[in-house]
This record gives sequence, C-alpha cells and structure tokens, in this order.
Amino acid sequence: MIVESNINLDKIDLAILRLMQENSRISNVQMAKELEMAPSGVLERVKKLEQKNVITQYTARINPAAVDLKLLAFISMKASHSLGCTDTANALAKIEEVQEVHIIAGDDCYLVKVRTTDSASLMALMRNSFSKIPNILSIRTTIVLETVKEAQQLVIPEK
Amino acid sequence: MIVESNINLDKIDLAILRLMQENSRISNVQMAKELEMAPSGVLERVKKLEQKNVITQYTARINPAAVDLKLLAFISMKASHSLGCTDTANALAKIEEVQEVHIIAGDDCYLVKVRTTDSASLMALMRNSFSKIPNILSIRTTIVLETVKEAQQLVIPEK
DNA sequence: ATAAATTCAGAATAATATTCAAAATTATAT
DNA sequence: ATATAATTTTGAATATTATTCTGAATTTAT
Repeated sequence: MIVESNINLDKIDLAILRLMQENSRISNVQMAKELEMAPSGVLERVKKLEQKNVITQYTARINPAAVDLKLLAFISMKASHSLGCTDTANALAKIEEVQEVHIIAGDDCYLVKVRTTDSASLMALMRNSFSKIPNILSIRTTIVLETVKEAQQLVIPEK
Repeated sequence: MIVESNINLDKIDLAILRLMQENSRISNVQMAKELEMAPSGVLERVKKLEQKNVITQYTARINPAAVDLKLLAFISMKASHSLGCTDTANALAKIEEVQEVHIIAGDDCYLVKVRTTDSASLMALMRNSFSKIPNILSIRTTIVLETVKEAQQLVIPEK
C-alpha cells in the first residue's frame, strides 16, 4: 500500500484534515463555508484523501470506562531472535485486546499497549494469549494508574 | 465530569458504539437498517451517548506519514516527588507533539507518547520543551522502528 | 504560449437528518 | 397485580445535506 507524502497535499487539503480530525461528522456544507468553497469541491478533495489513504478511517472515540475497560497497560518484551521476527509481532497484533504493537529500538524488542476490564482479565489474557506467543524471552508489564492525556489527533504541519 | 457505567448501556447502545467506532460517518438510515429500528430512534440514542460522554469525539484517522510525521517515540521519566505531582503531567500534556501522558506504576513515573517529523525535531522538542518540565530526574527515550498495529478501536464487551 | 489535465462552481436531484406528536413499551409505586 | 408515570420508539412531514454532472477556470507540462 503506497502512501502519499505531504508534497501532494496543499493548504486546503491540510485544512480539511484538521477539520475532519476534529469532527469527522462535520457536513460538507459546513466545511465548504469554513474553507470558502463549494461543497462539491470539498467532497471531491475528501474522496481523494480517502483514496490516497491519507484519511484511513472515520471513527468514534468511546470512553473506555463506559464500556468497562478500566485497565490500561504497556507491556514490553524481549525476543530471542531480536528483530526480523515479524511472526511474533503479528501474533501479538492478532490479540484483540492489544491496541498497539510497536517494534522498538533499545533494550526490549516489542512494546504493546493493552486494554482490559481489570487486572484479573489482564492476568487471564497473559495466561491464555501471551503465553502462546513464540520467541518471547521476557516480559515487563507496566500498569497505567492514570491517563492525563490521550489524544489521537496529529499535529498537522503547515504546507 | 461524571461518566456513566456499562450498566446503563443496553445491547442496542453497544451495537451503535460498534458501528460508530468502525465508521463514524455511517448514516442514521444505515444504522437503522442494521439495528432494525427507525432512524429517529437511532438518532435519539446517539444523542444520549454523546450527552453521557460515552462517545467523546468523532475523528478522522490520518496517516501520520502523509503529513510528514514519521517518528514515533515513547519516553518514560522518573520524577523527584514520585506521583502526586500532577503539575509535571499537566506540563507534559500541554506539549502538542505529546499524544499521550500516562502516570504509571513501576520504576518510572510517567510514560509519554510523542510524534514528530524526524529525530532532529524530536531532539529540538526535548531541548526546547521537555527541558522546561519540572521535577524530572531522568528520561529514557524509546524510538519506534515499526508500528505493526495501532488500533484506536475498543473491544466493546457484550452486555 | 499552447494544449492537456485537473480542479472548481453551480444547479438539479437524491438521500439523509431532524423534528414532533402519538403509540408503545418499560419502570415504578401502591 | 394494576394503575400511573416515565421513557422510548415509530412514522410522517420538513429541512438540510450529499451527490452528480457539465461547463468554466485554473493549473501544469511541453
């Protein structure tokens, strides 16, 4: 999947991205007003941003506590054959409670973000799912006590 | 800000959340079809989910590379007066490149997720912004080499 | 400078959101 | 269990918005 670079995005595109990032249910009419152009023109650009995979998804953010997901943890792991081991990362990614899987530089190899109901369910997850992941040498689990900021918005730079 | 618990959300609410999480630009008509109810009824529920802060935002996910944000890093920090030090966390949260700030249990105190253009801009950020954060004893920066999964979707449990 | 390609505006139509009153359902109190 | 109150849902009417398309304008490449 080829990804377009910033070069192809002009000021209007970036403005659309900022608006959409802030509120993806904004109407074309509203965007058109703010950008001072016709709704049809805005729509055209939005379609292209979707096609070019600049916009990858429209999503609703849901309060995790409201759906009983009260525990957030970061797990970092060492692997036996260091990197190159995409299998391990893919196996981690398949676990649905795993929100993020990063391959990292430094002491450990993988950094994983996990959300579960409580510590008991995290324990269950580790017993049932993590234990089956290949090539793991060691695991260090860090429990989040409080999340002060959790933005998904990107700081979209000027052209 | 009071947050409602799962108890008040019935099966239909959870189904709406799943649909909205998957595609926040889905129409009421489409949701109504899938849920086998009238569009107006769906709308009513959505409004309530917004009011109750179950849905906190509608957002477009943007490919970071497309807007030239190619570097992702996690920074963990030790603080001098351990926790209780909300000032430090708040100061971190104010930095716009900082996407997440978590207060964590364990060796370190804060875990921060940062996104910048490249390592040079991360360096600049650390020099200009992080250096001014109070109460920091030590910093450990972990560079992400590759992100295998980065979901924002929650696994919404059954009623 | 010219031609080609792209982008945009404006109008027409299709689709959707929104509102509201009445009916249905659910919860509550007796 | 029954009556009452409160909430939720529906269905129809209206307002708003999305979408399409063609010609004009702008941009880009030659």
